[in-house]
Amino acid sequence: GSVSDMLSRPKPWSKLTQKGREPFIRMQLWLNGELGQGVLPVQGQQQGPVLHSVTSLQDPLQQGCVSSESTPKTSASCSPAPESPMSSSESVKSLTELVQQPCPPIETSKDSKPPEPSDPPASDSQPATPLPLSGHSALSIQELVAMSPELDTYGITKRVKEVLTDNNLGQRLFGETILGLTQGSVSDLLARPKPWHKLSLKGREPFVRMQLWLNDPNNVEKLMDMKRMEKKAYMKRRHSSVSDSQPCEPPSVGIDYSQGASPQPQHQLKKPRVVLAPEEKEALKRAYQQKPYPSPKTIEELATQLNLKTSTVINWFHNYRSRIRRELFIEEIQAGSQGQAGASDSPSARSGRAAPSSEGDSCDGVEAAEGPGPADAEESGGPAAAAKSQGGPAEAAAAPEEREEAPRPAEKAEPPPSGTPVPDAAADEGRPRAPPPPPEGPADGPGPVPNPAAAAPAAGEDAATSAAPPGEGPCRARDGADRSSALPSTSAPAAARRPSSLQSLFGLPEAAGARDSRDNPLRKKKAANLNSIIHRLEKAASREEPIEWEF
DNA sequence: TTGCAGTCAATATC
DNA sequence: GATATTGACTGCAA
Repeated sequence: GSVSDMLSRPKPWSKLTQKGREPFIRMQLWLNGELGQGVLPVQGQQQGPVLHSVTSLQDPLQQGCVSSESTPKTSASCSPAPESPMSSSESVKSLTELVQQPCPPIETSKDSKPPEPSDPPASDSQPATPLPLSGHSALSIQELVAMSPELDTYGITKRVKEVLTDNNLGQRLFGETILGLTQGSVSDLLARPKPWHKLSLKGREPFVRMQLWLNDPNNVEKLMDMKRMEKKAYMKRRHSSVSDSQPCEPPSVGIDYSQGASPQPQHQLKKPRVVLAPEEKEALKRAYQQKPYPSPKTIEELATQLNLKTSTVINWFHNYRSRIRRELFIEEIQAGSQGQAGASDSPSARSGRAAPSSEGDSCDGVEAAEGPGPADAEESGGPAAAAKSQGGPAEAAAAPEEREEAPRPAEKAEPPPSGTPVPDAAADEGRPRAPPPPPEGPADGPGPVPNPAAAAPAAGEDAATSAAPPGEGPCRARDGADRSSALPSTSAPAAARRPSSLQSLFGLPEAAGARDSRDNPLRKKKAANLNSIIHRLEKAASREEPIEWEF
């Protein structure tokens, strides 16, 4: 019964849960002949069989290609892996191809919308599933992601950007074709990559895809082809639509609203996008400075005063926090890669966002103390802002509150921009509960960092390690980082951790590269910062461990 | 519940 | 037209 139902009314991939996808993955594998042998235990240990079949894909990859270069072109020259069912290069290729495959479908689907009657309504809900991932490819990629060694996200994006610009390829095309992401996401990803160790499995996927793409010798060509095809299709459409009465839009919509709804429901359904006025943003930023994690009450007040929906305020805080976090990472990277020029805060980076200041609060506190606190002061944001702020409506609202909540473990957070005497000293207390861990991110810094794994020798239970991140409290991570800093580069250990093959597969060279930034002053400052925080935390936990921090 | 990661998609900007 | 920004949404984890 289930099968019948599934076959006749499949749900779109994007709407399936992990579990719900399983049958499709199985089907896909079966279609590929990869599940040919063996009987699958019905339900039971759901993953058993699948994992098996999947692992079969891993092997080849593990052997990885022996490309010496990370350079797209060269890397492609993987040596065929002998015994595996599929040579590594093949697997890689097939993977990249798989990833790219989807495009055509997308194209066609776009063009030939009408002619999809065959599709049952269900699948229709996601017209032209742009998701380039078929069960199979997705699975493979996921596997790859899971096995992937630490990648230098910054380096990868940098190269991708180069290749794209050099070849005049757009983000949209690249995103939709190679990554299965929209232009905006691609732009964001390329401009502000997060460090590998801070990415979830899902978040790593695009980077793995990018790496694979870079490794594909025909990457550019393929994209170019796609571009051409797209253009052709576009022209075709154009022609036809011009000559014909109307475009093909209406049809699909019509069907949905067939049930007596008014003619133009489609548009009505869309909520207009909220655009915050500069003053509103300012106010929110000021509020953020005082309390990155405002209480519901504060949010309410802010919303009221700014005449916004509370959800908008909430969203704003969420977005702001996470974006700032990334911003910091970039700065780090840049500062590190550039001549560490002392506390050179990459002005550029900081430029527009208030972020860091508060953001970094937690950490910057110390940092500021020692150095160019300016970082915080920076733009409007910093204390400065706070200072001047005085007037903002938000201000008013937030301030008081702070005090109330103050009773938190003011401890760690302490961040108040330390040195920088901030007017809202009091407020600071109210600060972040868990100090926005974000800022610290830096500790781990750029690039592939020393992740705990590093510390853990070869044993490299990578898997474990990789999984670690989540658990790794901020401290944890830091911890690792720091230590590693004491030790030499993590790269070495890292390498050891994983089958070298894999590393080459992903073009590790650079991955290792970015690490040196470790010595940069800025990093040290942050480290020191973290150190103190950690120390306090440890104390708090009455777990006095004589850890020797070397900063 | 709350916070976050990852995205989408509408807009803004270049 | 391409790219950047950003409010909102989804899913997950603690």
